[in-house]
This record gives sequence, C-alpha cells and structure tokens, in this order.
Amino acid sequence: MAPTNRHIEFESYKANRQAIPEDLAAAIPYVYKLVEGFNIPLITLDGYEADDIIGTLAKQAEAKGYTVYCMTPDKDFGQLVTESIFVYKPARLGNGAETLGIKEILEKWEVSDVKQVIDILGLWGDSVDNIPGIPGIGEKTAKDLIKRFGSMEAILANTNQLKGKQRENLETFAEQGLISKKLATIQLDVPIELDEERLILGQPDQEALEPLFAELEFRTLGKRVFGEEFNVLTTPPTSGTQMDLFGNAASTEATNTTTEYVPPVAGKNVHNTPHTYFLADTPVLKQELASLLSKQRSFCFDTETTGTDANVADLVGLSFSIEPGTAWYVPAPPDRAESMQVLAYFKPIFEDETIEKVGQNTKYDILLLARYGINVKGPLFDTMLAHYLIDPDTRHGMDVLAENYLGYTPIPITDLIGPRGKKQGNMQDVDMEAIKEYAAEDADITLQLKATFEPLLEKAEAVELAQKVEFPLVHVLADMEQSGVNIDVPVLQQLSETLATDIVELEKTIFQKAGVRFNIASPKQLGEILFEKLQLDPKAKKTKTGQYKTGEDVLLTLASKSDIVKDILEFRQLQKLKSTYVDALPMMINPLTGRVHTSYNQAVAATGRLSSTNPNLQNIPIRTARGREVRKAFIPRDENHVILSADYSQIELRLVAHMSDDKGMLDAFEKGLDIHRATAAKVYGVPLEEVTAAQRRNAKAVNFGIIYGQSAFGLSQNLGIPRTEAAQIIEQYFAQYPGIKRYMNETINFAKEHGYVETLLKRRRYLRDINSANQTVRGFAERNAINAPIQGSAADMIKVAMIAIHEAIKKQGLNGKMTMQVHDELVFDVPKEEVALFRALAEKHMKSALNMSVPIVVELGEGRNWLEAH
DNA sequence: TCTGTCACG
DNA sequence: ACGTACGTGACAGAA
Repeated sequence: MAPTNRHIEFESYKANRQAIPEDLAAAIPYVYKLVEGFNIPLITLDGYEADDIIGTLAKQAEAKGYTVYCMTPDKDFGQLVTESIFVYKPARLGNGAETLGIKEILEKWEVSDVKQVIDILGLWGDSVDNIPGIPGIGEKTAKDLIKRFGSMEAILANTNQLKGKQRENLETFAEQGLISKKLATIQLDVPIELDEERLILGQPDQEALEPLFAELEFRTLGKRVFGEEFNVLTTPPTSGTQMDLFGNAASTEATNTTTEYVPPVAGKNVHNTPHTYFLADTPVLKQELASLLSKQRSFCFDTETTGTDANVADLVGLSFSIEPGTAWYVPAPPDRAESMQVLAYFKPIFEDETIEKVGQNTKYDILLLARYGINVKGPLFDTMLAHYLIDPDTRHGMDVLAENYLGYTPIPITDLIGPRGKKQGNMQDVDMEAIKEYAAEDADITLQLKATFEPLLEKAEAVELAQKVEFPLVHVLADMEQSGVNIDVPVLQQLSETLATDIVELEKTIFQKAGVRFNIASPKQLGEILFEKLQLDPKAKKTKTGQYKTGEDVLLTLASKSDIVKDILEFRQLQKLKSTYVDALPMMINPLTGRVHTSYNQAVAATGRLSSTNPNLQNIPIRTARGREVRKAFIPRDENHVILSADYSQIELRLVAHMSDDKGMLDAFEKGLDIHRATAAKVYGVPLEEVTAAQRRNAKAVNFGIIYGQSAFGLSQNLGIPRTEAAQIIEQYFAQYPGIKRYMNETINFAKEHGYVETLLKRRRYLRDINSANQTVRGFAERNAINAPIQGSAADMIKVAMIAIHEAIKKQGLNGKMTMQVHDELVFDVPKEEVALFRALAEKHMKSALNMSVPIVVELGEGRNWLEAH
C-alpha cells in the first residue's frame, strides 16, 4: 500500500501507530471478499484514506443536490456536517442509532461551527485515529479553550493569556498540536470523481458467498441471506434393487440407494461419497446381518431415537457399518415389546466382549440400549472422544467432524424432523427411505472418522489414554448415570417454603430502603437504583453493554455505604438457591426411576475434566450455611444404604509438587503438614506454630493462585491487599519454592516451542495464542499453559481411579454404586454391610491411580445424606 | 440468543 | 488505558 499524504506529512504518525492486531489482520481479506460477494461497492485509492475519500465524495454529492449520510461511529466526521450532509452513527451496545446534523454536532461539541470539531480533536487527540493532541488536554479543556479562542491557531497565538502547566504544554507542543489538527482534518480534494452508478448496491452473489460462509461457519447469516435451505442437503437420486444383504438379488422395491461420486463442495450440501445403504427389515435380513456382524472384530453402530435424553427417548432404529460406503439400517417398531424382538437379533453381538464397538458419543447409545435390556460390553472406539483427545478445544459433533475431516456434509437432522423449535417432528413419523439414508450415513461416516482419527491419535501420543482411560470410562459413566441419585423431595419442599418467606421479607426491606418497588433480579434496574437513585458510588463501573456492574465483588465494596447492599446480596443468594437447586431438582426426577439422572459430558472441558448437566450435580452448594442445606436432600437409595464420599485432599497442589519436583513442597506433603500453614511459615519466615490466621489465608490464596498462573494484581484483588504487598508475597513464594518457579518457566517454554502442553497421561491442550504478540491474548494462553497440566492431571487421576473402582465393584459382585463425580470427589450409594469394603476400595484405587512421588491422601466420610458424608 | 450473575472444584 | 486466576452450567432478564 502506498504511503498516504498523512504519512508523508507526519512520519511519526506511522511510526507511533501500533501494529494492527493479528486477529484483525487475518480478518481483513475476508472482509474484502465478503463486501465483494455482497456486491457492495468498494472504492479504494492508493495513497488516500477512507475518511478522505468519503469526505470528498460526500461534498461532490452534496454539490449535485443529494442528501448524504455518512455511516460511521467516528467522531471526527462531525466536521463534514452541513445542511445536507449527516452522520449516521450506527447502534452500538446499549445505544440506539443516531442521525447527527448541524444542530446535534454543535451541541455535542459545544462549538459554534462544525469545523471547530477539528480544533478540538487537535487539542484533545484521538487514540483511535492515533492523533496525539496536546498532553494534559482532554475533552473538557479542549472545549473550553475553543469556546474562548475559537481555533487552535488563536490559542497558540495567545498562550500568554493562559498560565501554569497548561500554557507550558501548549507552547512546548504547539507543533504537535498543529500537526494533530492537520491529521484530524478530513481531506476534501481526493482526485476521484463521484459516479452514482458505481454506488448502487447489488444483489448478493450466492456462488461467491456460499463457500465463504461455509468456511467462516456463518450458518445463521447464510440462512438469512439464502433462506432456510442453506446448508441443507438436497435429496439424492435413488436407484438400485436388491434382496439380500448386499442387494445382489433382484427386487421390485427400490429401497436401497447408491449414489455417484460428486466432488465435495463446502457449504453446498452435496451428498458426496459413493455409498450403498441397505434396509434390513425382514427376519432373514436381520439374522444375516447379525451373523455377519458377529464375525467381525469390530463394527460401527448408531441408534436412531425419538429424543436427546437417553433416559426418556424411544428407539426408532439401528444402523451398522463395517466398511466405508456400506451400511445397514434396521427399523425398530414403536411398540417396546416388538422393538425388543428386533433387538434380540443383535443382543449377542452387542454383549460380545471380544467385539469392538465403534460409535459417536457411545454413552448415549449404551444408555439407550440398556433400557431395552442390552448390556453393551467390550472395547469401544468413540469418535467424539477420539477427537476430544486430538484437539480438546474445538467442537466434536459428528457433522463438524465429517465436514472438517472427510469434506462431507451429512444429511442434517432438520431434513427429517424440521427445524428446531415449537413443532419439531418426531423421528418415529419420518419416511423410511429418508431415515434409512440418514441413519446408515451416520454409521458409515462414524466408521470413516475412526479410520481418520486412528493415525491422528497416534501422532498425538494419545492412543493409550484413549484405550485405557477415555473409552473404558464411557461404561463407567453410563452406569453412574443409569444409577442416578435419590432425592429427598420433602426436605426440598420445606426448604423452598422457608426460602420463599425469607425472600419476600428481604424484598420488602429492600423496597423500603430504596423507596421504590423494582425487580431486584434485574441487573439493569438494580444498577439504576443503586447508582442513580441512591448514588452509592459516583464512580460506578459499567459493563460493555452500558449497564452498571452489580456483581458480588462490586456490591461488597459498597456494603459500608448502605445496608441495602447486604440485603440485596442475601436476596440474590436465596433466589439462586431456590430457583437453581431447591425448586429445580425435584423437577428433574425421572418418573420411571424416581431418581435424578445427571448426564456427564466427557468432551467439553478442554482440560480433561468431566462436566455435568441436566441437572449439574457438580455445583451443588456447600460454601454457605443455607446453601449446604441442599445437600441434605441427597440421600441413599433406602434406609439400608448410606452415602459415602471419598475426597482427594489438596490434589492439585500435590500434583504441582510431583510435577515440579520442588523439594520444599514435596517435603511439606511428605511430613503430612497443612500445606497452607507450611507455605505461610516459609513465605513469612516464621515457625509453623506461629503462623497467624491472616498469614495462612494469604498463603492459601497464593497456593491457589499458583495453580491458575495469577499475577500480583489478581492476588491483591483477591485478598484486598495492596499490589506491592501481593508482589512481595509472590516473590517470597518463589524464593521458597524455586522448583515451582522453574517448573512454570519450563512449562511455558515447552508450550511456546511445541504449541501445546500435556498432563501426566499425555492429554494435550493446544495453545494457539501462546506466541501471540498481543500481551493480553498471550497472557491468557500462558495461564492456560500453567493450569491445564495441573487441572488435567487431576482429571486423569480420578478417571483412572473411577475405572478401577468400577471394575472392582463388578468383579466382586457388590451392590453399592458409584453415583457422582465432583472433580476431586467420588460419591457412592452403599448398602450398610458393604461400607467397610467400599471405603477400602475407594481409598486404595484413588491413591494408587497414578504413580506419584508425593503421598496422596483421600478423605472418607459417610452419612444419611451428602452433607453428613463430608 | 446473549449477558450478567453465581453455584461448584 | 487496558486487563488482570483456571475450568464448568443454570437461571433470570433483556434484546
């Protein structure tokens, strides 16, 4: 690009200009392509900036009698406004769009002539446009000075009328002020001719835009521009006849389809792999298929069902594949008993321990089949989990995997049951031919994904992690979900009533103190009450959408100003408890089992942790007295059972000690010391027994901070201490634990060199931003580099333990169940006579899951509910 | 559908 | 002047 006039006039303009952020730089070519694709006129001229081109064209258009709107958020465009030229400022965040004419500009800038906008900007500067302005002069001073003197030049000629630092600055930086004014001036003499014909908006060019949209994953925009059919597969032509398993014999029915190969076209939704899908809907065919499958060492399967909740959905059909491009679909009748008859053909192969089962999100299929009396056994290969290990930060849905790795766009489910929302169709009612294509394709693609992922898993050194941990864990989680947990509904109902009364009470008090009734749960309304009506903080911070910040940390700093604050915090707490737990949990009880069955997601947390949904059982309250009450509702199966909880003690810090090999920390754990107290003793240089409560609290915060890669700022915020003090504590910490400092440096260097970090079991997390030039972005990646191996190794450890415990329970034929996992805790529902066994079993397998150079401590507890078990 | 808030480890 | 400790999921309100 040629240097612009402005660059020539003010060379430091370019020198001072910060490098364009890399993510923005990467986006610009796409912006050009999109603008072109939409047939939006694009005018560029080497050596001139967009502002100047727009200004020049605006003036020419005005001369021709047009009314002109410059659509821009830039404030410097105010200088262009005339009777017929307006600035149209687009809506942004909380603010609506504005049309600015002469009147508005004069008001906004407090000037008598729009041209004075330039003078103000010259004084004030504009960091967005890299206009330096005059140091020490902000918006207010600039406006005052212009009101008094009228122009930059007049001010500079009369600095004798000013005094102090202001005069000094104006005199010293007079040159810079004049240059700034020049930079702020929009040039109106660009050598360009207005040609109205060239400015007419064209129609979007579908051929140009579709591949772009596909690449950028602009699904919603695609639908808006091209209609709902965008990204939706057109039905392929059908042909072919058959009768046996491979369609060899003749038949009058055209039920099997073979399509010709069509090269993949991203976003075009072309069915693009040669394939033959068969329908196995007669006893003979089903028998033959089952027999064929029974001879395989591995087969791929998928279930079609009426819903996404495996504890509720009904089976609609099954699909199988054993080689790419070939698959069978077996329909299952709506009637459950009849479905079981169909499944009877396949039960032996599913329960054959020697045959590997391949699938996408196999836990779903396993849970579903379990409800039909099939106990899926044997090794698994789950493509979703395989990809989770290959690249945990990305998405693992079958559709995206097929598109990214096979260049193939599968039939979207919406083709069969319509778009999501109110009147979604039922899988049960879909045309057999369509469902066969869809279902068989799923099994076919999944098998192909397996073939693709196997070498990738090897390359990522994750084969063992997959085969020994993630795949076997599927069976464990399926069993846990199926077991579910028992909920004491009356306890929650009682709790709900108490909460309701207290909430009403608090509400009354708050309205009284505020002097108005309002919705306390609305951050918008609450912010207005606190900061406008009550004026609790003149410097209140706002969120990016323009609302006042009302988070807990903000409110706590206001507690001394008005006691309404603590009422609000309490109101929030109770409201949260009531809506998220107390009232929600009973509604999650499965009517068939009378228990709550969470769903563990094995492929969402980038570090390797599990997550829990519907309901989330990993965030049941414990930190506050009222919240803890909820745990009393988590009760054993019956009076003959108890809840047993097994908790890793300080697992992440122990892992830090192990991985860093820091002698001091290893020693503290070796001696069985309270690690936070030991850390405080070291950091403050006092004997263990003289550590104060405050010192221990600070040390504990640092210990946690280390795990997250925090800064002095973060620590000072967290502890409410000055930054310098926080910095000192951290410095002392690293002086006392030099191994940890070294480990952290090594980890970040490893990440910078390899682009990923890994856990003890070689679970990788790629950190694409680790070498970013952007400090904020890189800082984020660096903290991830520190945290991911720690959090992830803890996840590795408990997963290994879970598999071992599950195996032992099965082997010993015990009746107790493992029911919940909360990151460092396992919860069991155990018959009283098995408690001793389970205690020993859990402790043993949790301690020995991984080979560690530091003692691992497991805390066990039992009780009539989850709270008591702690 | 997004945002703010808050529950957990 | 900014941003600032990791990983999650659910709910209410706003858009």
